[in-house]
Amino acid sequence: MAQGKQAGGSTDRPGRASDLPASVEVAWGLRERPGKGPRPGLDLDRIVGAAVRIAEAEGLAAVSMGRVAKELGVSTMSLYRYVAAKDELYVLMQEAAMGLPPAPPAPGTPWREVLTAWATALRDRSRRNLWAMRIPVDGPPATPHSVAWMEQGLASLDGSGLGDGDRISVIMLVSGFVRNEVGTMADLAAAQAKAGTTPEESLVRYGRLLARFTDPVRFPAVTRLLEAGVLEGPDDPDYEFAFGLERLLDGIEALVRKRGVAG
Amino acid sequence: MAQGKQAGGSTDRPGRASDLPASVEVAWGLRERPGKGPRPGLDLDRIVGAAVRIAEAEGLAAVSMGRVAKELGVSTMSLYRYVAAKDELYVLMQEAAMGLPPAPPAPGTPWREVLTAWATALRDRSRRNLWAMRIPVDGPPATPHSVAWMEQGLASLDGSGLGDGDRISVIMLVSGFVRNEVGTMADLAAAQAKAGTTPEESLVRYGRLLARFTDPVRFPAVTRLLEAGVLEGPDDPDYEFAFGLERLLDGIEALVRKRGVAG
DNA sequence: GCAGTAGTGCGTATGTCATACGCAGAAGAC
DNA sequence: GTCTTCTGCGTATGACATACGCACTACTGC
Repeated sequence: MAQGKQAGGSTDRPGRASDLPASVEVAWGLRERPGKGPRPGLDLDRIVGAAVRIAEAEGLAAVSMGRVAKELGVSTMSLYRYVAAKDELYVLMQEAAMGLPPAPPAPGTPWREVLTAWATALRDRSRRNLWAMRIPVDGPPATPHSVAWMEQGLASLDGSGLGDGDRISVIMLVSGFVRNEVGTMADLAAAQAKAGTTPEESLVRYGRLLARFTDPVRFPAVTRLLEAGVLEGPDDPDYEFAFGLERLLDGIEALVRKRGVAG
Repeated sequence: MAQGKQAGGSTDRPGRASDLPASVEVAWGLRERPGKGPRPGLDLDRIVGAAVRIAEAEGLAAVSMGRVAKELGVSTMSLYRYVAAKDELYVLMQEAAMGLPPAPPAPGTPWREVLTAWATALRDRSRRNLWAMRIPVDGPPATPHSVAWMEQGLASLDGSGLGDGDRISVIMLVSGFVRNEVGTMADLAAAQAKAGTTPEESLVRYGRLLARFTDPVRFPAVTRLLEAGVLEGPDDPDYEFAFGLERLLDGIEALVRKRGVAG
C-alpha cells in the first residue's frame, strides 16, 4: 500500500505525512515517530552533525555515506533508515549550515542599510560554510532556515516602496550575487589547494600565463590590463564583494526611484 | 627525466612544453607531436566532440570515460593517452561549448549597449550548453575562448571612461551574474526533470508548500507574497535575466558617472 | 501474557566510476 | 637493423551509492 513511485525496500520509511520531498518534511520537523519497533540508536541530528563535521574538516567531497557511518560507529546502511538518499542528507546539511539569519537592524533603518546587512550576513554565513556552496541546488528555498532568510530579505525592502514582484526579484538578484561570489571564492580556493599554491602565487602565475598567450593584436584590452599591473594587486575577496554589492544597490536604488516616481 | 609531481605512469605524456596545467596547454594548441611511436588512432577533437555530444544528449553526469570511449569504439584507457584526467576533458569540453564570442556592435556604440550585447551573448551561449554550467570552475579564465570572451567584455567598456581595475571588476560582476542566472535555471530544470513535473506545476507546488508552513506571524513578508499571488505568474526566466541586468547596468552607470566626475 | 507487526541495525551484493600499471606491438631515429 | 618512444588496451583497485533481505526488538491489541 505504499504510495510513491517505489514500493518496498528502505525507501518506504515510516511517518511520511504528505507527498512532500522527504528532506523538506524532515526539515520542518514533521514525521512523528510511531512507537513501534526497537528504539532507534541514532537520530538525524547526530547524522547531520557528523556529516557537517566531516565537510568542515575535509570538504564536501569527503562526505560519503560510509564515512559518515564510520564517524558514528555504525554501519553504512543503517543511515538509510534515517535518510532516503544522500541528496536528503545534503539538504539537511545545508539547512544546518545556514542557520537562522541574525536579527535585522532596528525598524526605521533605511532599506539600503538593511539590505546591506542582510547580504553581508548571508555572505558571512556562506563563507563560514564554504563546503555548503558545493551542494547542488534542487529548487527554490523550501526549508525553514532558507525561508527565514528569504523572509528577512523581503522584509528588508519594507521601506523601499517596491511592490512584491520587484521585491522577490531583488532578493533573488542579491542572493544570487552573494552565492556566486562566495561560490567562486570557494572554487578558486579549492583549485589552489589542489595545486598547492598560495593565492598570491596563483595570481602571479595567472598573469604570466596570460602574458604568454595574449598577443596585443588579438587581445588589446587584456594586454593593457596586464601592462597596467592590475593583476598584481592583492585581489582582496572582500573588495570584489563590496564592489559588486555597491553596484547592485545603486541599481536597486535607481529602481526604487523610478517606481516611486511612476506609482 | 619527468618533471612535475608525479613521475611514471600514464601521467607522463609526450610533448609537454611547460609547467602549465596540461589542459590549458592543449587548449592553446601547444604540444607538438614527436613523430616517434605508432600513429595515434584518435585525436583530442574527436574525444571532446564525443563527450560534448553525450553531454548535450544526456547531461554532464552521463559523461564518463567509459561512455566516451564506447562512443568512439575504443577502450576506456586509451583515452588517457590524450587526456591526463577527466578534469582536463572537462576544461576542453567547456572551451568547445563556449566558442568564440560573436562580433561586437560597431565601434562608437554606447558602452551600455555593447555591454548588454556581450552579456546577452554570454547568456545565450551558456544556455545552449546548460550542461557546461555543471563543470566545476578551476580558476580564472585561461583558455583561448574564455580569454576572448574576457577580452570582449573588457573592450565593451572602452567608451565608459572606467579604469582598468574597475573594468575587470565590472566584467567579473556581470559574467558572474550571467553564470549564476543560467546555472540556477539549469539546476531548477534538472530538479524538475527528476521530479517529472512541468515548470508551472512546480511553481504551484512550491506555493502550496510555502502556504502550508509559513505562518503569518513568523513570516509576514512571505505570507504577503503568497497572498499577492506573485508565485502564480509565469516565472519567465527571461524576465529575471532582464531585470537583473537592468539593475546591474544602472549600478554600473552610476559608477561611470561618479568616476567621470571624480577623475 | 502473548501473538502480530512494524521498525531496527546491518551484512552482502551490484553496478558504476576514475584511474594505476604493465604488456605487446608499431614506427620513426640512429 | 636495432633502439627508443610511443600506441592501444586488458586487468586490477578501491571508491561509492544503494537494493535487498535477514535476524532481532519492542510496542499494540487481545
